Amino acid sequence: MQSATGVSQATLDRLPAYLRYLQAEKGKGVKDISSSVIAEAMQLSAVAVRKDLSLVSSRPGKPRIGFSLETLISDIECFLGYRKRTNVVIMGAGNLGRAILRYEGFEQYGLNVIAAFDVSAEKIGSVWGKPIYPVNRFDEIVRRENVKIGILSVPRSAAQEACDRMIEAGIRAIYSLAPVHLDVPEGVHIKYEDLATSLAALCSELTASE
Amino acid sequence: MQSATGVSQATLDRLPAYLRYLQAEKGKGVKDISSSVIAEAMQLSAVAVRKDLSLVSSRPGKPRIGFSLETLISDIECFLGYRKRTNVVIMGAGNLGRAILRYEGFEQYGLNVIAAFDVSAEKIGSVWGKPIYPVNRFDEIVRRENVKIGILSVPRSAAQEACDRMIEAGIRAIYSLAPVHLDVPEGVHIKYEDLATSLAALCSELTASE
DNA sequence: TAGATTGTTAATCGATTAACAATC
DNA sequence: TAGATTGTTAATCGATTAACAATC
Repeated sequence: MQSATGVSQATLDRLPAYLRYLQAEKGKGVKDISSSVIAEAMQLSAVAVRKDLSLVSSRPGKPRIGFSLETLISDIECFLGYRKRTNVVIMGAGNLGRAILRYEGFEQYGLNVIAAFDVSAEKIGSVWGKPIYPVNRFDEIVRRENVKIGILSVPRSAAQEACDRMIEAGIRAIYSLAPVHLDVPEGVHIKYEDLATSLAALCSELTASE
Repeated sequence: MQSATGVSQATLDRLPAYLRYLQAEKGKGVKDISSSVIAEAMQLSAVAVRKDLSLVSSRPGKPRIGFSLETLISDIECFLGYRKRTNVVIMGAGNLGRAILRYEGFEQYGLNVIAAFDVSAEKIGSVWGKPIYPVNRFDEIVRRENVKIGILSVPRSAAQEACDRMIEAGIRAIYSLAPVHLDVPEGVHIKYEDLATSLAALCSELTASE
């Protein structure tokens, strides 16, 4: 699925990496940066960097100077939608779910985690000011707040059922941390985030390089 | 970086997704499966599926029958290195670090999390039988166990220092859950896993599709 | 001016798709 | 046999890279 803007998926995948790097440079007090410096640091070609940036930058880079770091950061953030607030909920308040509920870095990306839900009565309460509700209130709250995006972090055995329940309540995109395939109706977006798989991929990359 | 096997990165990225899907089908009692069924379920083309599978499958698919699910699962697992045991350590035993330490799904991918490390004295101890050591024992234990891969889950402000320390101790690949750019020497593999960024990407995908 | 850097146009490269013969 | 499915070869498509004119 490609965004209507004509920006390729490959570029879309690189934009957060630019942002991460540019923010680090900003922290060092850098004001302007050239495509070749970015390319060197990120192991890309300078032309690729310019092409990517030209797609999202509100102002062209200046010959002999490069790009304004501040403008670039702002442009990428806008482009990626980080300036727009979006409410999300968490299904499952186990270890991982609660760790996410506690995590404060979401705001920087425009994400507002409003609550978590769990079947277990002993999990009900709150974590750092964020409420954990019983799962039977999921539908009510999600509909009331008009939430369209949910994080799924329940045990693998409960994943499909929880997923169905989320979709039932109007969730249109699921970010699943459960390492199992989920059947979802057409039109519902699903993204699997499997830490173990990603880590294993890094392992075999390391093995292959030696 | 492409593996020496001549399998493209695109294919490498799809293999874990095949595995996830095939395991779900296996759970339903399916014995054989055709490329077109896989393609349909995973929103790919049947030819692409056959091309991917032909690269890793030890036995060709049979006309009119398809592929043996069991053989396929086994072949993909072998190819991705899940049958090979690899030791990993965790730097940082905060909420996320401890959640990972507790997580039991790593073994399925050949990953053996041997310990976590933390600067905070109150974190020292163990979680579900896995030890949490003070960070000053990092070097000693990592060298003794010859660990080459580490998970970084410390606060953003401590990330670069912790990263340096890991590399110092002989770690060659870092899976970073800290959402900051890290400077690493050439030859050290780094993979950023930023849950907030991935979730934000899903949000904008959803927005773009509506 | 000379030189560093930009953005663009054309060439290359690699991945996906289409077409089709082979097989059970 | 007929039909479903495979694997392969050729064509298409898209992304990356190379070459270069424009600019401060």
